Amino acid sequence: MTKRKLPAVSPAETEILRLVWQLDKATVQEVCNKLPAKRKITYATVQTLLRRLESKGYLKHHIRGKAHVFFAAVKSEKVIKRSVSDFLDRLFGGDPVPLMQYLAEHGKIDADDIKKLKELIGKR
Amino acid sequence: MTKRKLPAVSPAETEILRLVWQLDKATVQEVCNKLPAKRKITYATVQTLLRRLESKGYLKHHIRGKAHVFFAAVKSEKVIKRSVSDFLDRLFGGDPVPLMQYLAEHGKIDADDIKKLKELIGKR
DNA sequence: TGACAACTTGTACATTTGTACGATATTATA
DNA sequence: TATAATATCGTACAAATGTACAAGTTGTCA
Repeated sequence: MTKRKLPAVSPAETEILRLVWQLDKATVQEVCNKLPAKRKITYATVQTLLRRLESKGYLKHHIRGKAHVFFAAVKSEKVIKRSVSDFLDRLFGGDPVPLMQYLAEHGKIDADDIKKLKELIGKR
Repeated sequence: MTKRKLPAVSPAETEILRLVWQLDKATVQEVCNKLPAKRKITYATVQTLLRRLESKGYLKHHIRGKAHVFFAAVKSEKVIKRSVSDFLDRLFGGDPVPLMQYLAEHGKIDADDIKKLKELIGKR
């Protein structure tokens, strides 16, 4: 009965976790390759982060050749939900509207996106 | 020439900083009072957080009686911008749409909010 | 004016976080 | 089958974070 008490995912870990989700499953190497060029971080560091994510329960791995292939052990939706929720609480006291406004006002979102959102809301 | 390189605001600090913004200016006591009941944290801790926020350059204070009255030293917009931006990068690779969708899908946002956003976008 | 209550200051300290090296093991290769 | 590559594992370590106590200071009220 999903009675987890998952430890928090740190910022750096979140960054890496997202890449694993994106790749669906990946080795340390693959994650390193997906890192934005700007992000200067060594293989060893990525490895540590992946290991920690696994020990925290967010990832699992199986072996391919001599390498570990990591993959999600918890649905990303779950992690996202917690992260967004925490973030919202801290910075906006839980009110999502200011965040939406911020996104809208900073050209991060365009009319098209709004249309899509409208649909999302619309159907329910 | 706003050339400063402000140290990052930690999660706990963010929580406190937001309250100061909300109160416009406040003493340790006042911030403590604004804390949600659930949040069990001592006066001393809030004080430390405020002190750190000041040493990091986010707050300043003047004195009223024997107490320090803290107030923003950096516009909240600036802090918010950085926070949202970092958060977006880590969890969504910088793409705001999934975040908006998440908010929409979780009933955090209703049709009315969308309408307001539409306006915001509308006026360019 | 003296005691009390409200504050600040100095300090502490266990964890977590970010980053990474060196040694060991294993696969592929010449 | 040596050897070169490539991985993992164990470990390290400074800095940041979250949380808080104790001692000293100062405004206030009886």
